[in-house]
Amino acid sequence: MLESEPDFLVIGDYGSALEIETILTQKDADVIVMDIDMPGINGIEAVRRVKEIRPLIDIIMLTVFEDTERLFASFCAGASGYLLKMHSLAKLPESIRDVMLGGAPMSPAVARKMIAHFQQVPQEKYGLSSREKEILQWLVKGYSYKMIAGSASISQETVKTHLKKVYKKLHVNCATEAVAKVLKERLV
Amino acid sequence: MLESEPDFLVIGDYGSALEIETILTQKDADVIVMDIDMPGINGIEAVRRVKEIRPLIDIIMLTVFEDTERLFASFCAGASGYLLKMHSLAKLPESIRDVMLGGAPMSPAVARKMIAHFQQVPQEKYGLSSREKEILQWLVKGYSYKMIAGSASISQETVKTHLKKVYKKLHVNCATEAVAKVLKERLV
DNA sequence: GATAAAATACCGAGATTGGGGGATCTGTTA
DNA sequence: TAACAGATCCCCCAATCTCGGTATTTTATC
Repeated sequence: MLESEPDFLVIGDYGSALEIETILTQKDADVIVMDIDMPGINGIEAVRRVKEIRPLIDIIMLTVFEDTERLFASFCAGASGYLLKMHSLAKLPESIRDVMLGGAPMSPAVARKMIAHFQQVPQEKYGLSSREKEILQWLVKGYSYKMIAGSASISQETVKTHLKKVYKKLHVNCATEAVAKVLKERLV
Repeated sequence: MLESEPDFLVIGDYGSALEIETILTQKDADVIVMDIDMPGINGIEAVRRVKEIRPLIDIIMLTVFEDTERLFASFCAGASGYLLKMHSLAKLPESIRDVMLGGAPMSPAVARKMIAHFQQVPQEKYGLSSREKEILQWLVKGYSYKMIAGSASISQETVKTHLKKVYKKLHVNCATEAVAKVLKERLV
């Protein structure tokens, strides 16, 4: 399909990424279209290796997988696009042109998952009171109990009481663990 | 431009979002195209209000701003697309159809910024040694000095020494602050 | 082989934190 | 009115952390 496009030059086509390092020493490309499910090493690891050697090559994933794990792993590894075989195969030529112009072609469902990642609302599952969340925010900023007491205009003892309850509710037993949980789970 | 599309029905066109709540009680839409720079309240706040009342309406930002702050703020507020006026105005009709099919239309540069957010490599700017980063990872997991000492098979005193240096390098003065910094800046 | 950097370990003092109680006050709600 | 949750404060005390030193051993590098 790509060979029929007048502005493309297809310089290779491989069933696995095992030889990727060797191939890159012999040939050069502007864009690589990468599958994920391949024998030997998977496409995500292959992306990592390509970007290690040739950071300027743009890589578009073309796969059947649409789970968030592989999606995010691909982008973390250095992919610049992510297309689902079933829906976006027909748009591959257009997507290749897009990526060369500095874009990041994505299937509609993929793009939605990307933005959904930002729309995660602060969870309520631990039943923290509003005051407790307030105290917790100061803790996340690195405030000591004393500084929190000052900021909240309450005694240091009250800060302790609040945080004791917070730790119980979050099932943690120290400040660092609480801060880590808050930041990882976007609690505040 | 949109009115000339046979499959669209333009039901309104406003210079500000001040009356957005009132408008939503009188009219219903599938898609809203939203500017950011408006008198009264800005488009990002307007997105929040629309999604509050009508979560199912898809909102596409159409703006001249391409800074990451407003970009991410828009998606966090609930936008489903982000187009830059200069480059993607011509694609607006196509983007509206895209968003109604469950997509998330983005200008090329915008999409790249989205994925760049995932590709941030662990920073090296603080000059932490590899051992120090290792200790720090355990701290982020909520380990106490004693537990870290056990995991790393070194004495608790050495853990203290390492973390003293880490705090100096990160310009923080307690564990919670260090953990917060690590997680926010993706240091490990 | 010299040098520097990193990793290891120790001492000590003072501050902070974490967990166990209990108590008062203020709303809200049944 | 009684019951209850939330916010406030207090005491005690053990454990932990933070910071100031110093010192030895490994490892890397020139």
